[in-house]
Amino acid sequence: MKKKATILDVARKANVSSATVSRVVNAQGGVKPETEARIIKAIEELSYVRNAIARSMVRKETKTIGVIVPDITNPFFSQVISGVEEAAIQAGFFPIVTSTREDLLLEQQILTHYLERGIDGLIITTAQENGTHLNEFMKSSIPVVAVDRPLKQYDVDTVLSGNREGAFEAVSHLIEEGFKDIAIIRGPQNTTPGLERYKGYVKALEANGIPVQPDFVCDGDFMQGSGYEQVKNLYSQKRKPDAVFSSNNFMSLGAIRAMRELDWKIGRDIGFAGFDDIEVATFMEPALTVVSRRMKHLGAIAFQYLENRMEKKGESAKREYILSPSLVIRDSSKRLR
Amino acid sequence: MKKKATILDVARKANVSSATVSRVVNAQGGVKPETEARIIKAIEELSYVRNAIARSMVRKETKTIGVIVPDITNPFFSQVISGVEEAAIQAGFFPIVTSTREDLLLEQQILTHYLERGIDGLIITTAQENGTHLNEFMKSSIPVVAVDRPLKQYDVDTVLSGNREGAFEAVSHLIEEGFKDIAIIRGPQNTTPGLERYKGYVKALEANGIPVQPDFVCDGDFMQGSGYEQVKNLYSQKRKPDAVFSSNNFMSLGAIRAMRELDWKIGRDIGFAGFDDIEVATFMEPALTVVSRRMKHLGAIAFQYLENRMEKKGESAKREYILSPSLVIRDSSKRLR
DNA sequence: CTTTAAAATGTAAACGTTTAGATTAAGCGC
DNA sequence: GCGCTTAATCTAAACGTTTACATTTTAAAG
Repeated sequence: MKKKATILDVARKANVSSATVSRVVNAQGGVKPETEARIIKAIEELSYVRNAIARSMVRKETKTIGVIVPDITNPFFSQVISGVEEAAIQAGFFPIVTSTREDLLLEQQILTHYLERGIDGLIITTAQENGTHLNEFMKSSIPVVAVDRPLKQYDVDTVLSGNREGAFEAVSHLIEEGFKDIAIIRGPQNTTPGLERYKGYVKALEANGIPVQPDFVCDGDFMQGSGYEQVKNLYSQKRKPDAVFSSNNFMSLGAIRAMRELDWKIGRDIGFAGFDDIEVATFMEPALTVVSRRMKHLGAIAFQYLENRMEKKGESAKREYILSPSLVIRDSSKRLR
Repeated sequence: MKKKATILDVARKANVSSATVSRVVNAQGGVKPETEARIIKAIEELSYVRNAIARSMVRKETKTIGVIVPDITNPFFSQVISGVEEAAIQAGFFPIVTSTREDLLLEQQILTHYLERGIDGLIITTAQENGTHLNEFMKSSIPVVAVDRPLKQYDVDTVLSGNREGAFEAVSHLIEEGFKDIAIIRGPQNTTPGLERYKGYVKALEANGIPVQPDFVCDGDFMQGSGYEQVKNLYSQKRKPDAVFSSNNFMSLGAIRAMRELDWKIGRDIGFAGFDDIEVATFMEPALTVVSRRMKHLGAIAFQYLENRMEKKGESAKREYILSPSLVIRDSSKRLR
């Protein structure tokens, strides 16, 4: 393949200067129709395509935004990404998404890459909320919005969901249904979702005069394995809970798996509710009661905030958006017969 | 924030020329240790970070690869992506992933964007195998590898899974189990996976002397809705199948949903097997028998092929890799009692 | 046919690197 | 101290755009 045609090649062929070509390529107007026609013809004949790299170089903007999530494989994040993507492309920005697999080092690498490569904005769900690994990036003054996990120490916008509120609703619902000994599988307590959901749990119990049983508070890491283990744990205790609330979708899966193995039957022996919906939930028997979030919407909002920040560069509003989740009641939380 | 420091700022501060700084930044050696120390100090003080855009401009390579999938939300693709990502980053390349939502127009837009922006290679599962929308991109001579859906008309490497083979195995298994009237929910017949899996189905029937019943061949579009509808269809026929083979994970989900609604019970009234595993499958009761593929591996291989092509630019080997799937037998295909 | 304003086009300097090729410095044997 | 070789460093030209600013062309007005 012959080398790519440049704007100069086009200019020569159309007998004009590069400036004029640039003007038509960018649809800036102010060029005589017949000249324009000539240029367009030349562009087609040479199958010229403008070099965005050179363009970015002088423009000092890339029309590109970075998106960092911990796990692209988690339906929650892939939905959020999908929402961001749609909004961004719509607005003429191109999202570059990468997944950190919850690896801090990798996150840092990616950040550095973004810094070198140049992005106009960043949407991030960090692997660690309180790390210092973001410091370097933050120096760049590139607009950032944090999704799902806030970055309190920095001046960034934040898009969250009502974690506490959602958990509160779910647990309250369990209580209403008549469950009393409700265990929770928590997420990491150094993450906002983990902590806040736990708080919601506590609040719901307290509001109903039920003391928090330390034995019923189990720690997980948002991964399937921990949900599994903790249920096995709970089952081995002398006093077993009569319901379980799991703090995220993956742990719910693990929990259910364990219950199956133990023949600890939902609907007969135990009630269940979890945070975050997941396809599976509707296919289980019984179907799972979950706190559900409009994930694509979350992504769209995140982009909207980012765009806003990118437009008015200097100003730092530090906005926060909290999307209320909704409780989807299915069979797993029905009172035991 | 003050503007970014450039290599020249560093050079001035360290009292050397930009060339020398470049050498240390790129670790090319040939610079006196004490000079290097001075430069590194300057870099840190100015918190200089090299501008990849300018770099790409002169180097004419971006160390970036494009990845296009139809649906990032489909676990199959997010796993493949994950595999590509890991391999790419490992090799010093940065993947830029975008999802087309099976939209041809969007795919074209993305391609154009890639062309402008410059990528060193492309991994693609196209939304339409026989479109002409790839022509423009192909002119660029950027290496391409097709995943899951081949691009026969072009000179590209291909990474596939044994579609026919997998379907053949699954259907044969159903037959062995004693099912006779096996229906298939096909994928689009203008896509390789859709067509090939159907062929596998036919082959398995024929190998066992079972005629293909036109009434048992249903057309779907790989989306949940079509699986759902086709099962309802099948159920309404005078002569119902005693087993269903679904051509992909999403349609399986829809199919199962319909069966539930109809109280057409797997294990009692009907047998089931599907192509592609999905988390859900193991959580269903009964658990689903599926053709499973090592998706991350598929992604890793794809990158490997791409890297190979990127290295030796000119040569066009046109290689093809076919990953054999494996049949995971669970309860849904058990002989009816 | 001038004059003058507006429209169209051209010129050339940036943008921040990399990299041949040129130049200078350093080290060594005598 | 003089060549000579090798190491270290520098110079300056790319790379392909965009864009102020300058220049030319065109059209309208007189």
